[in-house]
Amino acid sequence: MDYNKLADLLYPNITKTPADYDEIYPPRELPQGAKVVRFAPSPTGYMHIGNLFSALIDKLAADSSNGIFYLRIEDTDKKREVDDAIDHIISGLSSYGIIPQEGIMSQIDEIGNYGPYKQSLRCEIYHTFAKELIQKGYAYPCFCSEDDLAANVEQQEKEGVQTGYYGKWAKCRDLTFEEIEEHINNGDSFVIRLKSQGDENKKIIVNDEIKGKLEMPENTQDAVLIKSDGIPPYAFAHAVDDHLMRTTHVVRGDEWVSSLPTHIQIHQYLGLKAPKYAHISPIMKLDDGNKRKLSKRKDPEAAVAYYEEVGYPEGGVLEYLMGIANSNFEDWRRANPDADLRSFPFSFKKMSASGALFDLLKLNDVCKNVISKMSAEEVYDYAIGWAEKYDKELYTLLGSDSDFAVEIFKIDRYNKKPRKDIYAWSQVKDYVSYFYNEIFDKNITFPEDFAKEDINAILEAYAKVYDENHDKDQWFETMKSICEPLGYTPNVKEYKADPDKFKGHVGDVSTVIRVAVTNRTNTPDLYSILKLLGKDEVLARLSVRV
RNA sequence: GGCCCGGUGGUCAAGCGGUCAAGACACCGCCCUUUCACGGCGGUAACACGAGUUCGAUUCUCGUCCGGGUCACCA
Repeated sequence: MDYNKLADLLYPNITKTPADYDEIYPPRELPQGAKVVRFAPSPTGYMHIGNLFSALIDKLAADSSNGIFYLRIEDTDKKREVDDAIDHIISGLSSYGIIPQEGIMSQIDEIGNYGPYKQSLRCEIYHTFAKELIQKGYAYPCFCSEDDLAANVEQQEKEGVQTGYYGKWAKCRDLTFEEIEEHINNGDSFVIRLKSQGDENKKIIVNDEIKGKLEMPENTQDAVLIKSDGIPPYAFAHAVDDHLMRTTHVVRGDEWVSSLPTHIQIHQYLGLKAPKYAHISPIMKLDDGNKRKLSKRKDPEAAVAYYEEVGYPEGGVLEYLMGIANSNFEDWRRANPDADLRSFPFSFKKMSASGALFDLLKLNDVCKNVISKMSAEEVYDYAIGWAEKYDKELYTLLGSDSDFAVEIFKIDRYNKKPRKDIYAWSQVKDYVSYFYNEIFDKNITFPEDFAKEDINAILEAYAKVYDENHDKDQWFETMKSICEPLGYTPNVKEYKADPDKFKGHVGDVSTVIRVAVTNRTNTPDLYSILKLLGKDEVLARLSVRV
């Protein structure tokens, strides 16, 4: 068979060669060791936490090597494509500060010399490379219908052999030129398949940046290179694009390792050197005692959007993800509390080869720390920004008097060790609730270990001595002064020495007051709360009786 | 099922031939403290199992078991 003639029959309009594209997209001039990485999502309108994770890794790899991080859109499956997906991806990334230097910048813009960065715009390029493969006898057209394929599989299952399109099952492999020409003249649709010369008994070896040495059988399947709509599936687009865009490191989920033999083979037939691969483990979740990948369908926390809805600070999510990426990150962070993430010495080698369980509790802890370091103004800005979108009532409340709201956030925030009460903006409403009568629950419940008479007596006594002009020490003394007449002691040590002698100590007295004023036993500094609330409100709340 | 990958406390994980097997989150206790937190100190808790190799295996090899991934004209 004359492969050149076949190639021209299939792609009469392709006149360029791969070599021409090599000239158009020359190797990059980058410093030694610079990594060129890409985040290459498909525009399905859904951003998985794993996507964010992988984009983070990309950025880290590029930044830590003075390399390039670019965004490519893999819109090769028009069935799954969603309209605003690209904007979603870009805004999602940028809210986490993961901003590509090159590639797709918006629905309509892109920057960089290696574009277009949208795969649907690169069909001519793919056809050029496919044509070369045909000329070399490494690819051929296949006219099999879906039914033909299904019949193949059915028969293979019956015989108990490997399913797929390969070897003797690859009917179109041995079509004559005349047969092919007839199909073409009939206008039959076709795909281009790889003519695999692989031997399943031979092994390929890939040194993965994360997983280490990977050994697997050669590919024997005649994978589809160009679909009947003229667009390539992932494997072929990956080989062509990552070569032409001069990607040095392909970072992707480890669900891809099983297709490594095919990818390697395509590079080989194309005469291309494959990039380095870094296959990252998926983020898992514990379900019924079993680990499994976070699922888009079952797990709300799989979606990046979830974290925005709950109001996790982006910085916290990033810090948490960093800890999963490189476990020495936490130590580094302790040593460099204020350093930019980009200065972290990221390493593929330190990434875990197995999947980590997503630990919401740990995320909460990390986010508490992040928020505790923010200024009151920052907390206010973030909280109201979140509220505007997700909680109108809170938005109105916070907005009604911003100075007042900021004062709330100031309480215990500038201590030598700030409090760590909230991990997400959705908790703010509850946190500030007793400062706003509109949402304050006046149905006060006191702890059960207080006798009703004591509660009433404490409140009555305190209302009499309370003076809003007191400074903190005076406020203190006043609180202590009502203890003894009521059978409590102002001295905690004294109480502990002989608990039976007293009903309780000053801490118990203040608990009753705290509960009357805030309806909770756990709050920041009571003195500051009383101050902020103001005399009238404090006295009103002290007037509750049980 | 075939092919890959993995298996250290509840979770994330250091360690990679000799360690009383780090640290973080969670949990418990104590201290500090007007309360609540924060913080400090301490504690409970782990090398899946079985064979090898070795003077010595968590570390190396093999097997078993368990877990995960993948077998599309989807990525």
